[in-house]
Amino acid sequence: MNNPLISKYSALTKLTPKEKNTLLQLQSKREIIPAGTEIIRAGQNHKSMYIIEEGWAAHYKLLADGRQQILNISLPGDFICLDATVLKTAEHSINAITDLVVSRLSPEKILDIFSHSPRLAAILCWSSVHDGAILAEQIVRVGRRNAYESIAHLLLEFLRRLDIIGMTNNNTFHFPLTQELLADTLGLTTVHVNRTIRRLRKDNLIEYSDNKMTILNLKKLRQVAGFDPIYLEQDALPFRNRIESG
Amino acid sequence: MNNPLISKYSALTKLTPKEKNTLLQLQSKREIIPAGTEIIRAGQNHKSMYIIEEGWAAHYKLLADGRQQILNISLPGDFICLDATVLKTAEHSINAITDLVVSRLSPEKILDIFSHSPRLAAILCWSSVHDGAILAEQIVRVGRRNAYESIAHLLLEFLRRLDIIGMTNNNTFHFPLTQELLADTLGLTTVHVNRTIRRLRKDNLIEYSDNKMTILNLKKLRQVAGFDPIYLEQDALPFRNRIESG
DNA sequence: CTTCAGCATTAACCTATGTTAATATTCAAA
DNA sequence: TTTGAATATTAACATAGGTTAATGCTGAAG
Repeated sequence: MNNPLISKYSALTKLTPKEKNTLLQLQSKREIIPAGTEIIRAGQNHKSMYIIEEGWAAHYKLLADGRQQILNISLPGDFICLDATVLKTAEHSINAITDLVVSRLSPEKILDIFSHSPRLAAILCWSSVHDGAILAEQIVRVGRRNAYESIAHLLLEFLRRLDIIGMTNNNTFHFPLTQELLADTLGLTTVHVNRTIRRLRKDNLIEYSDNKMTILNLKKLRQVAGFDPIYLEQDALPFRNRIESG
Repeated sequence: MNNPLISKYSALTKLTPKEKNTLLQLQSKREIIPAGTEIIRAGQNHKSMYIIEEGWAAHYKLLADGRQQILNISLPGDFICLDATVLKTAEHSINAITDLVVSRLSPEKILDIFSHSPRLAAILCWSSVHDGAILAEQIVRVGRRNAYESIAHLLLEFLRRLDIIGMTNNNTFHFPLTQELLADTLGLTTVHVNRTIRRLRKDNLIEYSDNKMTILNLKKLRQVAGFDPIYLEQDALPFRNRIESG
């Protein structure tokens, strides 16, 4: 199966053909969003929810003086704006880092899932909780890791997330973030990101050019990052039977 | 109404007497958890979910070398471990900062709500999304604000959250965090927290001693923090009618 | 083939925050 | 009353990371 959404959730639980079908139907009509598009701006009313089919998108907040902090980066197979289900307005902005292919979801479809497929509903809830786990790890990265550790950690997070959707190859992956976006993700400056990447290169931990990132020494990189992938691992849904029968 | 949970959700939507009753029943049996207790440790299987009735609790992660990062602090009226609904194990640890009074919730009760009261279910989902919004703002605080701004911002967050549950009085509130916990929340050292609090005091922005915190100049403090409370404001649930009738 | 914009790289210098360590203060336990 | 643990305060010094600014590289637009 070559669909990132289905790859992601198949790792979480065995999907029935009917469930797979429902998920595929959510993705039947696709749209292109060009790189640089602001998908939603903080404070605006939510319009749509999306599944990202291709490309990377940044969730971020702006401060009054122009400082920018990226909260999380969405990859193929991720839902975005799922919180439109319970919030009228967006809490933060989202920007297309690359050209995107997305499926737009109407609120009705999501509500349908909630009323007709308790297991898929649980999966949507899991998605939202999982996003929270990624935010939590981002707080640790920014709050308690130094630049070297924190870049290493973020790269390992991307490696794992891309792995789950089949988008890595021998620890190599397409990496469209500029050093400026990396800086805005990790609360650093571009100059310092550059210095630190140079050091990771010199230490033979990564290879990076032309938007191609290779982890050269996974074990060592994990060590320096203090990376424990557990927060990304698919943790079987509890109460599954109960929800199924309910 | 003197119940923090009900205060919180009444600000979000008008609760029917029946809904209030259901929420009150969740809180009928109370337990005490002494300060310092580790309620759940990251990686352990979830045991229970709770509503905090009294006291403060810290969600945190530990690094291998002992560095500690607090992710969020739960106050009265907050659910904790709600993610046990979809995750088998805990993603982070939770510790009782003060003595706590909690109501323990069985998973069954939560599932009951999901099957019998769509509006309360939506409120639970809102809770989880709201927690995410607080985490997001924490990322900005730690990533892109300096110590002075960031302490100011955190204090304003507490002020607002405590306000909603009726636990402030003329911009004064009980503040049980030590400077060490503040440091672990904001990714700083105790020494620097102390320096910075001293400066906030000298600038006549706050008064702080004996676990009593007073915001002396709300307007100025908001300015220096760049505090926009919108992420804490109760944003009416959309699709309410549809969910009600569904 | 130019030109220009966006990005990466580098250097020199600066500062917010960390480190270490000593000294209060408070308050509960003995 | 003394003692000791936890917390707050302070000072002297060190450094990770910020700032400013210049240079080079690359690839798309003309």
